[in-house]
Amino acid sequence: MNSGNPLPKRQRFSNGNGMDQSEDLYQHRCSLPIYSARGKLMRELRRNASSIVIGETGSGKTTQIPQYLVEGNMCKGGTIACTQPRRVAAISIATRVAKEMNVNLGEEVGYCVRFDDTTSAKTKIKYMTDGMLLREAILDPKLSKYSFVILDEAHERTVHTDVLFGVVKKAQKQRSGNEARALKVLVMSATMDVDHFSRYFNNAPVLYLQGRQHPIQLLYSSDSQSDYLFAAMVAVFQIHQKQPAGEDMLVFLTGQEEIETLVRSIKEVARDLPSDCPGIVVTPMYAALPSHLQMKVFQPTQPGRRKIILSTNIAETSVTIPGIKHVIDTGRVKAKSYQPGSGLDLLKVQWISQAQAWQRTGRAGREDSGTCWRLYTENEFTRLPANTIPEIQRCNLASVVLQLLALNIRDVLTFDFMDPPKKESLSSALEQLQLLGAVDKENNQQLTPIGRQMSVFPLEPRLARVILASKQHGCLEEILTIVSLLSVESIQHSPQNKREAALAAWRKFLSSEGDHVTLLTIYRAYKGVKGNKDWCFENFVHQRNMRHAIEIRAQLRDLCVKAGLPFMSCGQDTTPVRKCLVQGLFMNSAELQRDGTYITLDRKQAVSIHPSSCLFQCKPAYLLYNELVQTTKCYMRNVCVIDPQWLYDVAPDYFRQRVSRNR
DNA sequence: GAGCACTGC
Repeated sequence: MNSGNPLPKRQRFSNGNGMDQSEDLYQHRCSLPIYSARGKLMRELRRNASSIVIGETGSGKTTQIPQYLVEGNMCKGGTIACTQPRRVAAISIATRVAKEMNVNLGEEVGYCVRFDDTTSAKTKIKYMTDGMLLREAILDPKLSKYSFVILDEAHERTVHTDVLFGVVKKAQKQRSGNEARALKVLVMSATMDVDHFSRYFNNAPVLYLQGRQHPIQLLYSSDSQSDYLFAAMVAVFQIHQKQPAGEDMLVFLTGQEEIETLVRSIKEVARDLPSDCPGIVVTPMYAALPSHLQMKVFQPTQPGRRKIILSTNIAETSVTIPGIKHVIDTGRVKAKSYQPGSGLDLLKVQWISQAQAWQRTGRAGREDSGTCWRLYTENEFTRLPANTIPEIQRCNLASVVLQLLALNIRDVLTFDFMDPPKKESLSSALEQLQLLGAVDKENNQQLTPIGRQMSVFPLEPRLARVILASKQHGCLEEILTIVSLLSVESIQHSPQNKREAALAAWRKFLSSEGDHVTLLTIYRAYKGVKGNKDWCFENFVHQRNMRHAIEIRAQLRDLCVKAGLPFMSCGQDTTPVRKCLVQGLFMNSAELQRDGTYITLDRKQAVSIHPSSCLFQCKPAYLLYNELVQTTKCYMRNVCVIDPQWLYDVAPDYFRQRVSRNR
């Protein structure tokens, strides 16, 4: 089968303990499914400017292809970039490949993710997040240091990967005149919808790689289920009573609350099971779960017991749990949808796509054969959409458009997207950028000096604008803190059963000026005790998220130094801080009505203060909010008290007709 | 008057 030359062996054999790891690693590399296709693969990659590789899980494509390219001397002095949607993937794959190549991480092989860059001048293979390569492209749109760009996990269609498709295609075209400087592109995906990828990349050839997946028995529900939670519960116990102990189960559900409820119910029912039934260990799994509790899903179960994992879609791609024998798929997912018309974010439970269903099914056959129980009928399955709608078609595009303009891609409305978002989405993004002063009023395709400065920050444009505003208000220190805290998940931790205690503990931090100032107060208190762990526990402050925010703050601080922004503090007077917020968020303002309700100033939408806000029971006349979320009502999240005059000051034209005069 | 899928720069 393999018509290529054998893999070159590495020469260093001893690791100092007298153990020889490299021979084992060499054997492992030769045993991967991709090894037999190596010769053909290399010929195709040599011949074509762009190629598509479809590889099933376990084919070894991500670890091996970059090594083959180096061994085949195909990078011509340039670097190979291999992008991943997730940080952990980039880090762990780079670590693995460095071992296989018997080099130190950061030498020939390295990774580059936010806050952590291990690459050096020697690096030939660089694993990185897709967002990181996109950032690099803003500084160098031709991606000149790379001879090869591999876009891995392309089927996930993250916003970053989707923008990179177009960026890489353009760079390739610009560099095509010069053979020595040519850019090769490889798109790697697990999807079967390959024609779409191929057509986009000028009919690039498609190469198929076999994987190592075990057979999975597929079972559908015979009747449509009206209550998928109840159906999941029934399925769990049916399987539990019929299948041998030790065969672990993975149940896909939609959210934290649902998972915690079912964990309790399963435990209750399990108490009344006959004594000859195997014991049950129920484990929840979702992103917001503290990491030490997440680790529980990886602990092996005692003999004679069965582990049942109840998970969100985090177990679809981000977390791989070993030893799963049975997958129970409710066919539902909680997903955010964005309506460009109303600017509203909607988080709702919806049906999954067929591609997602297959991804879930695959989780049952990683190590051995398995079973997938679909809690919906075969007919229902065939009616599901084949693929998940790419994220770029269902998110706010303000950041994307700002990035494209920073890449000197002028006409964003005709940018070569693989699946273009709605014109309406793109133009409402441009409109927002215009309101922020990031693009020229007459010529929307021209970035202003402010817009150029904004594009440097890894933030949504509104928050980048808030940072720049601090220059004239002299409060960069406070603004950096607030923006960083707004960029992470809540630093306030409220466990279900201790909500009262948490509220009592936070009382001392509360500000009558709103959530932003409250966040600032908590941060200052945290710094005051130097991040003391016990203090965090007593005050219900989420330490992991706080540390993350501090990391972000440091990065933003560096960028501010480079941008020449003056570092100043406004001390105890928070007026300058709130004026900065108005500069970036003035289009998110609401006015109190005579009847005690709020309406937004831009679309006259009825809104309420979110229950998590420190102003929940207050009625300030004018408010600024960070975002609107639609649940049982339309809620403003993270609100700040403002003076309406400030709105006029920053955007007189915008507000002239908007604030009602009959208050 | 009550709530939070998942990534990433």
